[in-house]
Amino acid sequence: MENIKIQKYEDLLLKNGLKRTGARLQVLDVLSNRNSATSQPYLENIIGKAIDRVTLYRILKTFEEKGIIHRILDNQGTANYAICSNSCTAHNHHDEHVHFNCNNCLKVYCLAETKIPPLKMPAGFEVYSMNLIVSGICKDCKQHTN
Amino acid sequence: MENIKIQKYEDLLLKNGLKRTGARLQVLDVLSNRNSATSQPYLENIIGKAIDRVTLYRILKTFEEKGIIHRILDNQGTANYAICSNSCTAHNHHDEHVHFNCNNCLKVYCLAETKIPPLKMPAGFEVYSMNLIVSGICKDCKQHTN
DNA sequence: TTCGTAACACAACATTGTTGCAATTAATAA
DNA sequence: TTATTAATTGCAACAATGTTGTGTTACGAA
Repeated sequence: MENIKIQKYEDLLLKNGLKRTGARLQVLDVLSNRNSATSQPYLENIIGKAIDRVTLYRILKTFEEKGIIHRILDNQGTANYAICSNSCTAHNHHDEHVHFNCNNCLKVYCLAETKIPPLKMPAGFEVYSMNLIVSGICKDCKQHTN
Repeated sequence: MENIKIQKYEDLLLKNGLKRTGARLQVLDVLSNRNSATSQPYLENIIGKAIDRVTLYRILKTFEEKGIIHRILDNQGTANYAICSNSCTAHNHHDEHVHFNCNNCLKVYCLAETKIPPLKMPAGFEVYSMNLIVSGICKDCKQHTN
């Protein structure tokens, strides 16, 4: 891990009142260096040898509560995690962008620029948040299968 | 179960090349008589005494593959099942309506009339299907808490 | 009635989530 | 720097759900 990155992670932890620990830095580093959301199995596979499974579970839970990351359930119900944009806070997640779940590689992409269009709901339902997952074939897989 | 309903269920099974069995009729009956999608735990709780858990699992799996029901994962990742509209078939699910997950009673509603609005996707992503889950407070819960 | 296949029950195991508790570690005050 | 305290971690244990294999049962066709 480069020092400049570590500094960034430390700031993030500090800002949220969390102690700087090796485990947390590792998780942040893995999540930061990927171009798609990271699945729980993948995380456990990579980090699980160094960090206990329960610790990983609690780190992810804490991060999500603090608004550091957000969780996306893919079409199989597998948890995927991605770093939140800067504007996210514990009480005001700005993660209502669209997610894309590739049927081939199973990756989950955050389409940060693609917002969920406004929706006309039936009367009586009070909307708090929305969660749109688009399924199909991602950029990478389309190219590789051509 | 009323005879007229049983007849309907039998037709549905027959149409999909499935044998008429007590277990399947029971599942169809439970799913048909509810105004929201039915969660796996609920199903298991109600039917699980009469039908083995694995049998229930396989029935649901078969039904989903045949397009008789569709599965909705709620915000906790719990599987919920609902009867498909008539226009569904195994290879052409017409279930791209919106689902509503109540934060209070945790029920999942199929908002059959609320369609997902068209979306502008980034280049390179090929869309097969979309899945929109809206969270909030449902009709019933709003009334009961007032 | 017999035969073949589909459906079922039961056993067993995998994965993920979850809690409690004791041991350890990081932040900070002295 | 050291001591203190609260947060963090590891381990054990368990729950829920998904999943597969296998032997048995039941149903429909010949």
